[in-house]
Amino acid sequence: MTVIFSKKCEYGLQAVLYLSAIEPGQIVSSDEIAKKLGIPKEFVSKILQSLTESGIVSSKKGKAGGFSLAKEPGKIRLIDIVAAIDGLGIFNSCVLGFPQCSPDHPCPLHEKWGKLRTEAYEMLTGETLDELRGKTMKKMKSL
Amino acid sequence: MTVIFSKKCEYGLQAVLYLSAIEPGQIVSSDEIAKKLGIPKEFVSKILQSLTESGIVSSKKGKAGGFSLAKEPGKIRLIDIVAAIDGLGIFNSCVLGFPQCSPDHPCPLHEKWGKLRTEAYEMLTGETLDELRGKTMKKMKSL
DNA sequence: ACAAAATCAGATTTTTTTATCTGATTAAAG
DNA sequence: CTTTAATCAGATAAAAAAATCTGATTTTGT
Repeated sequence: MTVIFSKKCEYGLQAVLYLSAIEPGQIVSSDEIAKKLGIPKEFVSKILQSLTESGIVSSKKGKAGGFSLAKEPGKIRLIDIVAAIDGLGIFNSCVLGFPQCSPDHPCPLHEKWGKLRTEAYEMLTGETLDELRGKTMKKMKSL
Repeated sequence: MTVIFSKKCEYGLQAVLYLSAIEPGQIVSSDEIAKKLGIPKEFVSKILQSLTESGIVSSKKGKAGGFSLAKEPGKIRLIDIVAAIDGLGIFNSCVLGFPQCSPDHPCPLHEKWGKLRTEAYEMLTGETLDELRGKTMKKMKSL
């Protein structure tokens, strides 16, 4: 079995989506996020720590502390989160795993896959948390 | 980091592509394949064994034995190889990892991602080894 | 018949990913 | 000032994926 994003990245995306759904100025604990999303608390915590370093979320220590977005949802693109956690390797490496694959030395799937990859990249670049927020809130409720 | 296909699957695709490039009726050893593709011999061997069970390649034991395609290249689709090794989970599961994601309970990316996923699936379903063979030979030479 | 070269089968090792644990630090609240 | 509840940091454990090893079996060729 394979997957597009690592668990870390999936959880990161879920958590940030969750953060985008709360009221601006509010703060939520990793414990709440973990419970609502049904994922390991310490793991969420770790991931959000790394996203803090990346400047995507901000954290407040101590009692009543927690996490929130570091900037306006309209300025955070999905690709930023993916880049911070999984990196952009998936958009640069050969889908068949040929290390030599390149534009002037293409693997048999290079053209066709490249097209899809570009579409995926553009989608993740185009989508900001702001655009997903409405959908997110509606759905989070039922988690 | 993440990846579309597992290493197993990448190697499997590479190996089968290699098999599609040899003369019909010919046989190549896992050793040759491993050397040409620069991947672990025993691993290739294992993968080709499983593809033998799946009916995609056929094997001949003993001295001068080796592997070859089990059917005409025009009848083997890339999706068959992926399905045999990695399974089709990647085409059925939520890209954000929400376990509840479904058509009537979609995650925020459901629509847009679904479109891409369908395109990818159709590409892998449409491409047969026969169609890739020309490109493959040209490229294999330089490995 | 025998030796060589290959697949086959299954166990084992190594590496990476995922998850958990422990303790330190920080800050709010009584 | 003390307690409490949170992040933070780093070590550790568990699970999964990738790679390797060992030996058995099969078949060709001498």
